[in-house]
Amino acid sequence: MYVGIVVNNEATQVDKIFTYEIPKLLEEKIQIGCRVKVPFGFGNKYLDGFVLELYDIRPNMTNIKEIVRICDSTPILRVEDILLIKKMKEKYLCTYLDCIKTIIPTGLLDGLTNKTVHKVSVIKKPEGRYDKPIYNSIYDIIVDNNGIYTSSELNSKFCISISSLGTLIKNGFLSKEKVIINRYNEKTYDNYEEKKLNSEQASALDTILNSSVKKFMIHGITGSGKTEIYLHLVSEMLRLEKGSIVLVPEISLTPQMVERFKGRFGNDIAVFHSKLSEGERHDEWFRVKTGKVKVAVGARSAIFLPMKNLGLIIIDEEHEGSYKSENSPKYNAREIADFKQFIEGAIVVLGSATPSIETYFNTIRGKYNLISLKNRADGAFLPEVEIIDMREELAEGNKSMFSRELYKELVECLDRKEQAILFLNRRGFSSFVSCRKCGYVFKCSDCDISLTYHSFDETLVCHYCGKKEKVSNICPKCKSKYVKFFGIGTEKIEQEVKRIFKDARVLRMDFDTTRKKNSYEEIYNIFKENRADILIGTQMIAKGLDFKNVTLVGVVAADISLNIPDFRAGERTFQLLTQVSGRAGRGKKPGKVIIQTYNPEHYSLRYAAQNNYMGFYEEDITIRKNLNYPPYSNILALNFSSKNEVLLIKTIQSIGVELKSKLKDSNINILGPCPSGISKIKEQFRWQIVLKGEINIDFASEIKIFISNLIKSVYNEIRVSLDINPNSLL
DNA sequence: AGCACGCCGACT
DNA sequence: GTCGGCGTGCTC
Repeated sequence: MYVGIVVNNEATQVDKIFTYEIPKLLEEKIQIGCRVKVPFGFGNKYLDGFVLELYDIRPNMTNIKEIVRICDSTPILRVEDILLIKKMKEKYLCTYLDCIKTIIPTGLLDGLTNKTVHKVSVIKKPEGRYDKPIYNSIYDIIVDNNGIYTSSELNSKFCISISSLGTLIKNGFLSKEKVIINRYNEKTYDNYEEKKLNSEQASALDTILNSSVKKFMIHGITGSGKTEIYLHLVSEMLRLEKGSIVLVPEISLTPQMVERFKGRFGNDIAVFHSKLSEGERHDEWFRVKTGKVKVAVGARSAIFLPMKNLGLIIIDEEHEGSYKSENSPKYNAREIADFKQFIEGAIVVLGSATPSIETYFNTIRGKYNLISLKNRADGAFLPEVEIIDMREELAEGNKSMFSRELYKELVECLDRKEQAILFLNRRGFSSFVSCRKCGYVFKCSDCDISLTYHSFDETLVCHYCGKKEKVSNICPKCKSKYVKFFGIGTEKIEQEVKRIFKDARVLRMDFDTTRKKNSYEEIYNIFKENRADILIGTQMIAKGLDFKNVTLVGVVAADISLNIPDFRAGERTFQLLTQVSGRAGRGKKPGKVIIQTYNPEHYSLRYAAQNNYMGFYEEDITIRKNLNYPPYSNILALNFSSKNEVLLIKTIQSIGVELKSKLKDSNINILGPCPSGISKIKEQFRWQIVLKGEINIDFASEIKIFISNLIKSVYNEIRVSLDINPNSLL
């Protein structure tokens, strides 16, 4: 017998299936998906290999080596996983090994296994010469704590001598048994009562469970009770003895979500996210793999959990950027869900209040079955949203970061002893230039993308096409001199709030204050228990959080996300504003949302204020069509990085020329070469070339080969990575 | 990625 | 005549 295996070696040159022979002795045991040890290369160094294929007849080749041994008692990859790996390799232009390492806990390859301890339990009462008070008293203690403690625990808890224990074990009165320790969190939660579904929710549930199609998009306004539908779907799957995978964005994998699922289904669900240790990750994976749990809740990577008899995949907040991986394989969990639906036949349910433009486009074209939820589940009203024109505030002499209206509402909110959220929709860097008087923003005429300010040479640069302009001090539209670049942070708001509202208890939640493992939960609990009045934060407070006493939400500067140099800036802003608005008035009290901006006419703000998704979609999709952005085209980003800036620029310029001549007769647009939005990360300079047009897998793969041939001579100095339809081009 | 092979200049 | 520089090519 022969097998096709992939070896655990990162080099792209050995990213292929190698044929090995199975020794007669192992023929019975070998299975597809097994991890094996094989001799590899000239030195016959032993490497891990993964069996992806089995062959009965000897392939036509010489020099076939034999595998040495099989590593695990059961295969670590299932047949379904291998189909998925092959599909991913093709789609994401990555190596087999990248895929394998993404779908199994990598600790497994470093020899990580279940953690075990030896616990002491009773066999029989001491007799003969061991029937003595000292042994009998030890025996009695063990009877009361049968199989609970290890020898050393018994020693420290009950002062039992280790040597006496040893004697009893040696003579067959007690035994030591190997017990697997669970490294996952076993904290128990209060029961989360099943809620009765309203008619809209009930009909959604019925449609999903009883139609012949298998893919659904639930478009439900914030507070329409999507989570309760998810919980009911999972219950139904449990009744049918099928498994469920529930994905939530990393950022909203809040204690609250876990609380609801564990509160409803108990500890028999796996929780999977990026902050788990290798050990915890392994144990949760193992519980799924062995069928001990039938429900998994987790962030992006949980999509790969090897659930037995998978019946349901839920992707909540489907539009979230965190479903796309930034590392190779650069997959999107939505696409993996599609593959899994094809391979394992599960129902796929996407849910969002603000579906991504791509998904809604696909829904309209019939790829997903649309389910709309138009009412808030608890009958609460959507908050009143008001857009404040900061240009007017300036004209009337208010130069502070708070408009008079927001100030007034904050005062009243504090008086009523209710809570407020101040939201800053900042995403990483953004340094656009705008006019404070009329709201004009400097944009690229070709790409409709905000130009980025570069202070060292005082220029404005387009990150898509590389076009440069000298910065002007006078606004081209209103000729005023209030041209400034925009910069504001959460700390600055915090200072300002503390200065103005001296008695208010202020909390800040952003990347800096949530770095420690449980800090998120701490801040969340302080605010939930009403021990703070104002919560200031970035997008991490925009979603999922359910605080009944919040009646005011202030968006301090909507312009920040509106002017990120990305064609999705409008979409992101609409999503963020809709979500953050949903934080207000979730209890019985009515809520109010105030959005401050220098650009009140912008369609993203207008439609967000009206809570009009369809209006927004129509306008945004028209822009996409006119400028040929996805979903009307695909984008292939070629990212180059190197420590050697001179070499990088020289190389990428010549690659640009080669690509232009190669693609001159096609209808593919070439943008760049130009420096990436973040032009230097960890000593590495970054440049990119962006291709836009009808790009399919074959074309992307052809480009990949073309580029790797061009950089062959400098391959150890310049790294290239390809990303199809990246989240952003920063 | 490693590792071996191979072809060229410097050295005991 | 041989030691070692690294450019090239292969790994079942």
